[in-house]
Amino acid sequence: MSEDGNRLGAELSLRVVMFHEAIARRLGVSNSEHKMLDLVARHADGITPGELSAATGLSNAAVTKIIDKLVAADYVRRERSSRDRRSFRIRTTPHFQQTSRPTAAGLARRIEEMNQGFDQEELAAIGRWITGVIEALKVETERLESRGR
Amino acid sequence: MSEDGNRLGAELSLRVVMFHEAIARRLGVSNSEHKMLDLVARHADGITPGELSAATGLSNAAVTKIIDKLVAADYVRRERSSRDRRSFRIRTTPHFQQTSRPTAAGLARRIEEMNQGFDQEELAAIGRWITGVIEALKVETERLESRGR
DNA sequence: TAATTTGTTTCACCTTAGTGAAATAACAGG
DNA sequence: CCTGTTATTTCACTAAGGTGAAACAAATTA
Repeated sequence: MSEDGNRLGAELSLRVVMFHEAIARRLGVSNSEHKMLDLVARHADGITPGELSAATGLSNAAVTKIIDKLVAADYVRRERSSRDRRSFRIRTTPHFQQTSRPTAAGLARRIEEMNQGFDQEELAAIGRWITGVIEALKVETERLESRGR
Repeated sequence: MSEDGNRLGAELSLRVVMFHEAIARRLGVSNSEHKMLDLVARHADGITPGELSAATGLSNAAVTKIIDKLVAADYVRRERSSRDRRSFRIRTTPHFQQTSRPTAAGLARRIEEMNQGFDQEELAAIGRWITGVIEALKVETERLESRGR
């Protein structure tokens, strides 16, 4: 799956991006708001605005505004950090969890079903593969962002 | 890989989106321009502005402007369609192919390498799985866009 | 060949996303 | 406690991304 794999990967990438956007529209947030939301959601222990701007490359001001909108939508809340009272920990609200789950549920169910067609070894391989791809994406994104080619 | 698979999927999705954005920045185009570029790139035989607005949900005016920018960057060109001379076929330029390949090459190579760790059956399963996921994404995106839940 | 429709672009405009700089408030070190 | 620093927000502003309506030009139909 070499050259062919490349095409598959590109297609997957585009489809993921478009799905991501569709979810955003459904949640009533913009793409950057959704990305931010995703980032927050993946930190169960909360994440600070500063970390968010570092992670996204956006200015602090931009992050503040996005958080404001997410707070207004009741997807996220600010909790003053106990150790540093200048700072906040941003975390998702129950409302977000309840709202976001069903929107992605259709896809989850569909993939679930599809997975029935694979045996245990295959599923294990697929799991390993995805983990590897995530790592690769992380490293390569980093590389593209920072130093030249 | 059920609940766990969900988390993996979310992580994969976010990483893909962020990688996509990193590539866009590298190519010097905006996210929507990049999405459009991707869409064009996947149609070797070219695609019309009308089809592009249908595919993205953007207005014709928006598509025209994005194409203008992509043309200015020499990533894409308009070829008058032979059968309908009002219309164009948009296709990527050699310059795009030369520019875009190396930016994604790092990831491709890395995944290539990773694939060495899988045998033929596993790779085949992974390929089938990806194809299935793409289909699922397509259907679910469609569903989210159009009719309610 | 006139009338209508279709594909795309141009125009004038609005909204949203993002910025840098100043303001606020809490921290860390002497 | 001052002093300087750090985390975040507020403010005033610019630029991007988008829209609908009008304008064109080629295609289709009658």
